Amino acid sequence: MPELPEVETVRRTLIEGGLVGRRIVHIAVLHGDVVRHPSIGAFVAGLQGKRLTDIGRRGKYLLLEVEDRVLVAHLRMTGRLWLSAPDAEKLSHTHLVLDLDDGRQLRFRDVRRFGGFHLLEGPDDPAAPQGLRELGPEPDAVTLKQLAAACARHERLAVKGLLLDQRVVAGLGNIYVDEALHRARVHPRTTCGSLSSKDRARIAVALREVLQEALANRGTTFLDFRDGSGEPGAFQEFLRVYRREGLPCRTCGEPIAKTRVAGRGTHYCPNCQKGDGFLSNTAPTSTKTRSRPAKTSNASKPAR
DNA sequence: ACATATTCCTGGGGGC
DNA sequence: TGCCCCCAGGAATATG
Repeated sequence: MPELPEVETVRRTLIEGGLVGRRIVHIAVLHGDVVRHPSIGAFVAGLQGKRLTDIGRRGKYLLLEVEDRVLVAHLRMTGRLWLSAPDAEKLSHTHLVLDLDDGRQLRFRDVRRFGGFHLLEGPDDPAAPQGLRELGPEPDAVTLKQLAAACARHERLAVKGLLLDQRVVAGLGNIYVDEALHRARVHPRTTCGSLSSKDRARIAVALREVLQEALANRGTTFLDFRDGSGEPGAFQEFLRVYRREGLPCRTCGEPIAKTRVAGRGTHYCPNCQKGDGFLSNTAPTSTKTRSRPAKTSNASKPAR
């Protein structure tokens, strides 16, 4: 799943591949679903003949600047955006192909079709996706004060849920939240209201460290992720908890556990991440049972 | 107002 | 071997 390090790797590799400066000479929309705004006709007309002037990123959004427009791309789960030779085999689920003036193509492929594009008049276009308009600070810019305020607003929310909220911090997804909480030695189910300022500080440091290391390794590839030149990342080799259920913790040797937090598969070390700020539901759900977390009828009284 | 469930979508994998 | 069902999850939307 492309998260911040993956999207940034795509951005850098597209730049390294020489996308900036190229002119779009033809647009083929092969599956209209991925054009989210405006209409397909206006989308094609707005890109036709335009030169790419810069490539930016905010959170998990890729911002392809084309003269008087910004093409906003989100890869979601399985999206790939890469520079391709025109005669390269056309992979299935290729939904958008931009022909460039140097003969190459910028292709978008997305098996699940969750990803898509918004062509905007500018950065303040009200048609921008809600997620982009409400995006919080980048992880390397978020302050401890901001984290503390967010925790105060969501006292009863599991910290994992807070970090996945793009309005709080931009760019984190399931992989890097699990990895950061392990490094910070905080149990993912810990409620935000019970985090100490030291916990929050360790989380802030862990976020920066894990994202930096992931970026240095060009992102994490399990199946789908490829960079702007079609190459996979390498950070999966260095993950400490994500998708390591049952394998020894790289810090203490304890088997990594898997459970469900904030609706997501969640990996953690029961020894390194002993939470105490949450209802004692530490039973790792075996992945083979379809155990919906039995609705815990609350006994806790409203705090306020 | 806040927290959680559902929805979208498809390929892959487990179970039998 | 083959089928069936579950599972993955980002973000919008619906429900509690």
